[in-house]
Amino acid sequence: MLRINSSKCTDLSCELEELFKALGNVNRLLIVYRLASGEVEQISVTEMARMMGLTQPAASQHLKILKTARILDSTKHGNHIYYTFNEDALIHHKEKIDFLFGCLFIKCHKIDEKPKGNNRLIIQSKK
Amino acid sequence: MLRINSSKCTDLSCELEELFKALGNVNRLLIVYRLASGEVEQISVTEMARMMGLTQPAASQHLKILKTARILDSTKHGNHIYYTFNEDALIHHKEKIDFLFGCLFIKCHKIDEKPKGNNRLIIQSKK
DNA sequence: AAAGTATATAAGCATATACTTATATACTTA
DNA sequence: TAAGTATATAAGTATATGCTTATATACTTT
Repeated sequence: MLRINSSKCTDLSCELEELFKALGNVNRLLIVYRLASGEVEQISVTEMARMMGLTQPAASQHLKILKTARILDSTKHGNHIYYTFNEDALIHHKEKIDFLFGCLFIKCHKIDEKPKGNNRLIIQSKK
Repeated sequence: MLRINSSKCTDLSCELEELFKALGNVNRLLIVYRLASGEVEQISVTEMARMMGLTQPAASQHLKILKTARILDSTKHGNHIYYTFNEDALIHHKEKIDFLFGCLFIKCHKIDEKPKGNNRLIIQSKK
């Protein structure tokens, strides 16, 4: 089973890698949480930058990574770009994480919980 | 609220950061999954290196990161070190992830699911 | 005791990451 | 139209990451 072009990676391990990489930065975690905790459904780059105490390009960079990982999505209104959650994709992300931990817990015999869905991690060598 | 020394970081965002960083590498994901899928409860560094097609130092490095993140744990038998899952910590890790996604889904109004537990992400500026 | 095996770590190197300042582009307002 | 605002991106820089080869240390076997 060959590795597919990484920009169109279809195997679960690569999807999880991208997701965990995106969330593996405290500023991006805080961005996500603050958006979840705020009074608004969506937020612009400059508002997020100010809220986080980051420069505009830093905020833009982080938001782009979160969008690429399909944690966030964006809509354009005039010269404003608003970021909000990618609701459908987040459900899929959670399912993948649940599946992974399901596998781990079976091994630990701690929780008698079957992996959900029919996803399978594609096992392949990196080389 | 001050940032605590990062090696003794007690706030949730830093714990999640470390966890996601550890899993945000495809080789480490595969290490975890292969350990979960194998016939054995534990595996030595050289076995894992061979299984993954990595050099011994690379495997050791990855296993160390997974141990530090409390995904794996290790026991020493003679000159062998065996790695296996850190069962108790994994449950805690999953709870933290469930909490985070619970916060996100409330915002999305997709799933009427309360965040579990009384963990709260500590909101603070990085600077 | 010498040789063999397992492992963590050091050091080196290429690349990635996360920040900065600068700037081009798109849009809005005066 | 000119000026102002929002944003993504370029380029630069310091640091982190993930690999390599080399090696010291701990243990086992001969």
